[in-house]
Amino acid sequence: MEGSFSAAQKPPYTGETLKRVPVHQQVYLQLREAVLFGELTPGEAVTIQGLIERTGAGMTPIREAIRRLTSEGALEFRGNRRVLVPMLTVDVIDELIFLREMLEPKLASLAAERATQSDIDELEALDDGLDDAIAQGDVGAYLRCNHAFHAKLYSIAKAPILTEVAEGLWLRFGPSMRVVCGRMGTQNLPDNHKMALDGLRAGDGTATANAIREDVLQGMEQVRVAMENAGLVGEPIDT
Amino acid sequence: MEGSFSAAQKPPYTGETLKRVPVHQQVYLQLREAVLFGELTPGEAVTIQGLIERTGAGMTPIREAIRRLTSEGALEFRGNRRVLVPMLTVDVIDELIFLREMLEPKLASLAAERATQSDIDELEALDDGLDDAIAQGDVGAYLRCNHAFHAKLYSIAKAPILTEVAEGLWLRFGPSMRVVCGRMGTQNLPDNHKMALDGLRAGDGTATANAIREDVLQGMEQVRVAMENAGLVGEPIDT
DNA sequence: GTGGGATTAATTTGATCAAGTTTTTGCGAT
DNA sequence: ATCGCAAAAACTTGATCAAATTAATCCCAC
Repeated sequence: MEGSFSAAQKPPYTGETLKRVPVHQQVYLQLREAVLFGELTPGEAVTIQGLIERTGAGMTPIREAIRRLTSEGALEFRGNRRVLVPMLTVDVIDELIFLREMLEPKLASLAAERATQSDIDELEALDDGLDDAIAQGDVGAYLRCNHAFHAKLYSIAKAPILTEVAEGLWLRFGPSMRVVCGRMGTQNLPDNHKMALDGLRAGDGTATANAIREDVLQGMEQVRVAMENAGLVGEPIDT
Repeated sequence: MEGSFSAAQKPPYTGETLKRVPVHQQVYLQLREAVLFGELTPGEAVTIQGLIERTGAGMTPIREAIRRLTSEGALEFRGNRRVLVPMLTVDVIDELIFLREMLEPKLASLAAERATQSDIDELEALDDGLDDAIAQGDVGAYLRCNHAFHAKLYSIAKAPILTEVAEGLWLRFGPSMRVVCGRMGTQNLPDNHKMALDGLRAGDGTATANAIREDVLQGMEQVRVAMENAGLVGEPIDT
């Protein structure tokens, strides 16, 4: 039990001047990972007490992490002191599609203008990992590699605000993504990254942007139809 | 003498079932207002202790409010446990322009499809307030009315994710906006809302979107040139 | 006598605060 | 200028209080 989280531990002391990571940030990062890769199911309630038991951390850092994730859309504050993992609505999916279709091509285009050879090598390695994950049917690995590929693109683009918004969108469809992939397997999942890599090598911003747009639209559309079939959409908020 | 904030006070008891607003949310709203309308200057440090003294609230609620605003981009977490009001970079301004040019016309278009007569009446009232503020040279009132007008458009559009992102952008250029307006006065400030109102009355989404796009671009461009002249841009983050 | 609904008790959860600990920073002396 | 000491600020924890949900009991009706 409680295998999902590792207890907050402080390194005893290493000779080097080591960055001490505050507990509230450790908890934030753990929770963020859990949401992003579907370790928490949509609709699941997140309680402060539960996190205290799971992480062993105190109350205040937990609160800070929850507030942060709530602001980013990773968690939803449902009226009566109840925080839960959000369930997607069809309307929300449409908004996410609109935003990703705007943001991802722009970031990809910027990345194409700035990418170095080592950047491209790293992206290729990540895409190889994606191929392996698909071949082996490892949904978790697919989700992580896919996110890592796009996140690397963001970091190359050097556009902090666009990146922050784009990362926030991942948090919103992450939990549902896991459910969708779990039902469909990894065979039919999109991987248009090859074409994007071609664009990056050529330094062609437009080509890269188009490839990424295709990748995003294909993936999001699959989420949309899968959710409509499975009836996983949530009811509108009550209060 | 702590004139900026009112102390957190709990209503003693009213016979009615009154919504009890948590302290952490009160602090959040106060701080948000302060950032949004330039009561805090860019580069100014925000300390937990300072807020405890200013608001009279405890430490935990203050921490939660700060984390929340940091996630939304209203505050910036600069390495060494130091939180400050962000200073705009030219690159950041370009990102904000890109995002607002995408979001605001979309939201305006959605609003045009859904607006009722009473919605339009309310918007006209807000725009009248804007005219008064410009005529009287009241910068604070201008900022509040301008934000209120756009926020009302968002609420009509009924697109929660787009709205959340758009509101987050306001928090990022709010503090600098105050500085810019303070230097230029209110005479040269844009007000393309009249044309947007025409589009709303006609139910013409495209016309409304174009008017709002013009309004946004004009306003943001003014911020950009004003900042370049005044040299108010911040140095890139260190850690 | 039994079943159902409503009221009340009890447990659980959230909110706030105050104290203790650690880290950073600023000042002064060498 | 550097090292060290002192003061201040942040981080973390635990305790306390209030609110809400759940469980249990009691009364009334059938």
